[in-house]
Amino acid sequence: MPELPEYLQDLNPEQLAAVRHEGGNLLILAGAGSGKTRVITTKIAWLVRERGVAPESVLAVTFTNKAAREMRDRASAIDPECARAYLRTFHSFGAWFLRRNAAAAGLDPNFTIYDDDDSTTLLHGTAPDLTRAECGRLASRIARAKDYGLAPDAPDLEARFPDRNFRRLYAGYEKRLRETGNVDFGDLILLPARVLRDDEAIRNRFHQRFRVILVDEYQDSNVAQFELLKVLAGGGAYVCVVGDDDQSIYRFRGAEVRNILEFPEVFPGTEIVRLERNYRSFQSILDVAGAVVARNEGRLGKTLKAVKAGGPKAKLALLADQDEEAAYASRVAEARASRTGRWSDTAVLYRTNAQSLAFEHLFNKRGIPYRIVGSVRFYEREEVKDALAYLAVLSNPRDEVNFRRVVNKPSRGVGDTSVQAILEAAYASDGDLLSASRGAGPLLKTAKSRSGLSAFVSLVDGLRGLLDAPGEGRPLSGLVERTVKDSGLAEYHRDQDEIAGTQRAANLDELVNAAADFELSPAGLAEFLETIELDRRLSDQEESLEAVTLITMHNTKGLEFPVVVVTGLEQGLFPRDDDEGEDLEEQRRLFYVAATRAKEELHLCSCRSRLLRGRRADFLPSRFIHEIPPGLYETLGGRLPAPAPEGPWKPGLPVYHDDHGSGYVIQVKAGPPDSGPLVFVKFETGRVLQFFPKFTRKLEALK
DNA sequence: GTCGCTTCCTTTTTT
DNA sequence: AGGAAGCGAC
Repeated sequence: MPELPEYLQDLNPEQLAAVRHEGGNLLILAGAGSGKTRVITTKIAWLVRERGVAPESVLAVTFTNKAAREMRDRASAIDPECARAYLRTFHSFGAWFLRRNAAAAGLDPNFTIYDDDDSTTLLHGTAPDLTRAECGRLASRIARAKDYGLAPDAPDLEARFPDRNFRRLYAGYEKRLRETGNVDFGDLILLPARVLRDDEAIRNRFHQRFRVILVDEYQDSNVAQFELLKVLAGGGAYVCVVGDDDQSIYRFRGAEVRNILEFPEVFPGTEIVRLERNYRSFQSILDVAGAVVARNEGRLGKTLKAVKAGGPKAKLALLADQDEEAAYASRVAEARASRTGRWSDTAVLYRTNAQSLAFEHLFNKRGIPYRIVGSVRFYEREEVKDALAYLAVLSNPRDEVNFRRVVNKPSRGVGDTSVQAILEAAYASDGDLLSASRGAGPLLKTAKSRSGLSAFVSLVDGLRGLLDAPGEGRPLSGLVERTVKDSGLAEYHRDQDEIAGTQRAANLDELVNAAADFELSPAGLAEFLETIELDRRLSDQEESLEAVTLITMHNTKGLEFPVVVVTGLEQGLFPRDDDEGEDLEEQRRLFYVAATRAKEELHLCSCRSRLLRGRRADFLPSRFIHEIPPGLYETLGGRLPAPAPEGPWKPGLPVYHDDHGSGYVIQVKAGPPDSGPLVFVKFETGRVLQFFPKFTRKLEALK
């Protein structure tokens, strides 16, 4: 038997089989920490080196930019040729496709990408009688519809979105969005799939271009992405997907585990390889994670076995409130850092971004360096979005959302009435808001609005001139700087900073710096805006920072840390009280993901009370804690309170309340002494209220 | 049209 | 707690 090339020698038999598989299609079921990234990157290298596959014909799709970068780095470390393979997120692949085929998709080639907030604004423009909050909820349902591949004219739209008006509002939004020439996130998947289906020439070109398609984190792909994959692979490409049904945590965003289950049917000749050896965690950690996820009914089921047997038991810390929780986390991080000298060994995980606050406060106080992943993003700050909005209008003058945002910011006396008149004029012609603004003088009622608008027009024209001036190799930062200055944003925020003690002007400077790597040209500008929209990190340095990581559980996908502190394990927070069925199972998977990030130490924290939206609320430990066999962890800080007290009041019990109507009990807690149990009821109205049955006659148990 | 005050309502989770 | 909508005064 010939000796294996060096880069294949350390693979276990299953990994090797996955790497060397060819012919039909391949589904890799890869448990947490089983080396799936290694398998994918090695497979790319193997195809290029051993099978003569051109790297350009390999497309590898991931879900996050971080994962895409890591994959590129690791593949090119094996073979530099691999750097020419096409590694991207689904969304950036879609954007790349649409820039090159803008006309076929009915878009402006310099389109910008609307985020959720922009979509809400656009929708608000088409449905002014709804509140902004309602538009926000509606916008997220439209986004969901797109995740499912449902256009406004889809026959089965009502099946999933029964709301009477939904189709009409969705159609109105879509029409307006097409008029702007821009796209939202969902379009980055939907439109490429549509173009490929409808245009034979483009389809053939892409079928010839990509002969191998790899998809990472396949369990979190949605229906639209599955459709895109199918049409991309339709020319006989080799398809290999990697996923873990136990780590599917984006169902709320339209992810479909069925994509895994049905893969072998849709892609005939599929072989399945299972990777069940875990190289990351001690067995003691896998036992805890596995105990919770094992309660789920809808799973393929697999047994993950740790290469590192044994290991210290997980610690369960029962704490008074979020301040004690932060103190506990800081002790864990300090103990670790004093042993290894590395703050970066420790990560603190939480369910919602708002929970980071207590940790930030205390870490600041104790001088513990930390970095927050996600949360309040730089590019979502108001001043930064304003500056970007000017640039977006330069890039695409039909961009209604960003035009609205900046035409009167800082205020120039151009109010709602004037904006409405300009929009109507624009939509009556070609939709170009800048040319509509130039001719809008007679439409405006006051002298102030006329002079304000003309100031805006000459501002934008000046910037446009800079953008269109010929000249190679100048950096885009010059344009961004001029934009920030000439618009008056810089001055406005400098003044505000003095009053409020903020540092918004500095953020604007930062934005100017970020543009230094891009070229001053319309294409360079579009690229800059796209990079920001799809990859919202400020810089690379934050990843290598020597600091404790504060991060949501969702954001930890694909990461690992020697020490992991999972916080907020309280019933009502994680899982939420209204989680049941599939929602509850998704939360168990989220717990599984969180716990399996830990290599050496796993800490679980549960607070008895916590500040929530400005109010103090009492909690019992999460049901997930009760789902772990007590022998698998060590309890610190007191006794585990018993689960909800027994009695006539039990979760699930139907009830009737004189004032609130019918509902059912979702939770029962021990109340203060002599007050009897505290009962949480969810009513048909959707409200959740709590009662002491001992003190009220209005609440009645049915049946 | 703008500014500032009051009230109400909220949020999981993210490309 | 903090932000957004709604309202009244300039």
